[in-house]
Parts: sequence; C-alpha cells; structure tokens
Amino acid sequence: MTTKSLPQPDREEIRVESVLQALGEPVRLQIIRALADAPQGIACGDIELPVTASTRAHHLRTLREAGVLSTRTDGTRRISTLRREDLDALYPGLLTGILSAPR
Amino acid sequence: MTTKSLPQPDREEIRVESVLQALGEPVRLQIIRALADAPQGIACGDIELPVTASTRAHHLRTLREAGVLSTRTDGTRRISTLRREDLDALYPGLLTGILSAPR
DNA sequence: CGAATAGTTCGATGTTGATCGTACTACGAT
DNA sequence: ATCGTAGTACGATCAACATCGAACTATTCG
Repeated sequence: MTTKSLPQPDREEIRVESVLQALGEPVRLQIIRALADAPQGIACGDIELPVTASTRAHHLRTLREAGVLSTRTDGTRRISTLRREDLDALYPGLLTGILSAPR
Repeated sequence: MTTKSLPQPDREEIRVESVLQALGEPVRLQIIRALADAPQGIACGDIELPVTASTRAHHLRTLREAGVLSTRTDGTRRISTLRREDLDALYPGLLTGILSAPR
C-alpha cells in the first residue's frame, strides 16, 4: 500500500479567482461540504453526487487545480481532503463564511 | 434629483452559489474591490475596467442579481454599493477573506 | 426644444465549461 | 494471469456566459 499525492498548486500559487470560480458550482460546493464534514479525508466515490463518475472526476480535478483540495492515492482509491490550512491562511474567514451558509 | 433603487434579491433570497459564481470572474472581482474602497458608493463609469460599457453593465447586473451589490439611480448616474451588511450577516468572514487576498 | 451624457438592452459571436459514454490505467484479490 | 473495482482521460455535445457594437432610454444642460 503506497500513498502518492497528485499535483496541485503551492499555497503561494493559489489565486482567489480560481478558488471562487471553483466553489461557485453547485456540485463542487456539495463536494466541499462533504469534505468539510470529513477532516480525515474521503474517497471520491463515497460522496453522493447527482453526476456520473467521469463528471465527478472532472470536478475533483478542477477543485484540486484551483488549490481547494488535496488528493492522495491509497490503493485503488483517491482520498481527498480540504486544504483548510492553506485557504485559511490565504483568505481568513472565506471557508467558514461559505460553510456557514444555509444548505 | 430623485433616487430610485434597482430590483435586487432580499437578504434571505441570496444564494451562496450565485454569490460565489458572481465573484469568481476577474472583472467582477475588480468591481468588488473598487466598491470595497468606496463605502459611500461609486458610479459605474468611474470604475476602471478593461471592457466596454455594455459588458460593464452586464457584470453589474450579474452582481446585483446575485445580491452582492446595490444600485440606485442618481440623475443619469448609477451608484453602486457593496451589500456588506447582508453578506456579512449571511456569510461572516467571506467578504473579508476575499478582500484580504493579494491582488 | 435639441444636444450631450450615462447607462441599459438586444442580438450576434466566440469561448468556456458541464455532462456523458467509452476506453483506458492502476491496484487488489482469487 | 485474470477478473473486478476505483478512478482517470478523451472526444463529443450542448448549454451557459463574456464580449462587442448598435440602438435605445433617461436625465441634465443650454
């Protein structure tokens, strides 16, 4: 069992436009909320979503490339976690504000 | 000199997806930053933007309909202000987090 | 009134992006 | 080695949207 991380921007490369654009999509917001409830990370497939697997992969890639989440490989599974520390450092309050919104 | 406000969603009608999507566009983010620096409001045309007047109007409408800003008519001018109170109440920290981002 | 100014609306165009199915890769188990 | 599972990559399609120019509205000024 190995563990490898997928490419993602460094903290200083994260741009607020990309983060906001990434978060401004209903399915992706749903993903973020699921991740926020699972600080230890969650397998992509375990998130209930109204889209097919390939669309799900597309959204996860978008979020990862924007710097919103981190993905590591664990066997055949991909475990994603929110990059809470980086986001809080860059945009203090942003994540909390978004997550406090009524669902 | 009359003053009339343009239609906009009530606070409880504002949806976080719309807000994020509205903010996730470079030109619109530029507008928001200008508004944040002008609490008393600013005329649309006085914001320096790399787009034509009609595109500017389009973005201002998007932001207004998302609930991000308020526009009132003042003579031939349209004065826009950030709906900071509403946004802070709905998503505490969100606006601050966004505005604290490096330009 | 007519002209100038500030801004919007409309229609067209090009680009971006969300979605899907299919084919593919990687890993684990039998 | 073969099979099943988890997920990604690719190509196509369709909808959403950013942009522009031109025509329009509304207000102020002369």
